[in-house]
Amino acid sequence: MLLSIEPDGPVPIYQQIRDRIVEAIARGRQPADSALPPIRQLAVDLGVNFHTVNKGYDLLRQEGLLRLGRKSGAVVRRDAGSGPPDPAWARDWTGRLRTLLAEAAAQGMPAIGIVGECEAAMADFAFPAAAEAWQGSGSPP
Amino acid sequence: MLLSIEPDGPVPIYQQIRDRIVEAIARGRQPADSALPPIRQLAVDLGVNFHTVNKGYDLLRQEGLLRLGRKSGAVVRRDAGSGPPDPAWARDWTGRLRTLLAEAAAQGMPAIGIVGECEAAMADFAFPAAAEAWQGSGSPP
DNA sequence: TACTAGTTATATAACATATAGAACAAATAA
DNA sequence: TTATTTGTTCTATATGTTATATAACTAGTA
Repeated sequence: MLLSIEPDGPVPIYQQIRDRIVEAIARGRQPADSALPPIRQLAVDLGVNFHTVNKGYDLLRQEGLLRLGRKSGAVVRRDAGSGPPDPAWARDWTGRLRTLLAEAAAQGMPAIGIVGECEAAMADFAFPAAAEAWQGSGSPP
Repeated sequence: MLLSIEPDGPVPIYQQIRDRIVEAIARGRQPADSALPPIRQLAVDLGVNFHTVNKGYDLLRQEGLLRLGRKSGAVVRRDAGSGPPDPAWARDWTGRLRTLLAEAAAQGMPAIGIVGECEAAMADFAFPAAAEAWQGSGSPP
């Protein structure tokens, strides 16, 4: 099972597909240059229309995370070791982060709890071992 | 100017209204029991229909952050010092946080940078001074 | 009473979501 | 070359969301 979705949830299916793949990339389960299932096959696996999967893949392509080719299929284009993010993207992301953290603060979650959840989430992610990973061309020895 | 919105942005107006108010609560600029502008007045100030503002206020009411009364108007119901959040809400929030942080990791933002942005965002928030604030009934002396 | 402010209802237009069918284009394999 | 695989594009339909608009109603308050 590559990923599971909630067909009747409040979040659109194509968005769930996009979210699960983003998480798989962050966790190192789908590193750069690894292949994802073809659109039609994933659609069959999930029991949804192939246009829905296509929309999720297309979103990831717009975000720069996926490369889509005719016969090559869907291939991961970036991961945690592929270099620094786009500045414009970073600004947008920071805004979304602030709104999400503000929601927790307003709901009464203590500062310790918020930072703790952030660190707990990142414990599942696969970051490059060295901070100098971006200076070179590949992964450190 | 209480809050500003982007009418032509990708995020719905009612959602922007909700987000800005959540941030104002988290920053202590709209503490518990403080009043918000009446629906119709805020609608005029923002240049939108009053149903749009009503939808944003109603969202905040569903989230437990606002109390809406006939003559009393819209009043903030919770803030950072009003007690711990609902467990079901916390589970949902954690899931959304993990997706957002995964996006940053996948885009190549380093772990240090992600934690740094979290801490920078929270520096703007107004948390209760003491960890025991929830034990008592009001704010600490 | 009159005023204020939230609530509810209906209607409309534009856009988003999901499904469906069909056809097209390019890269690869036999 | 031919066949297959896979993404791409197009049209169409049904349903849900967003925003605006108008109107009327309800409950507090002065």
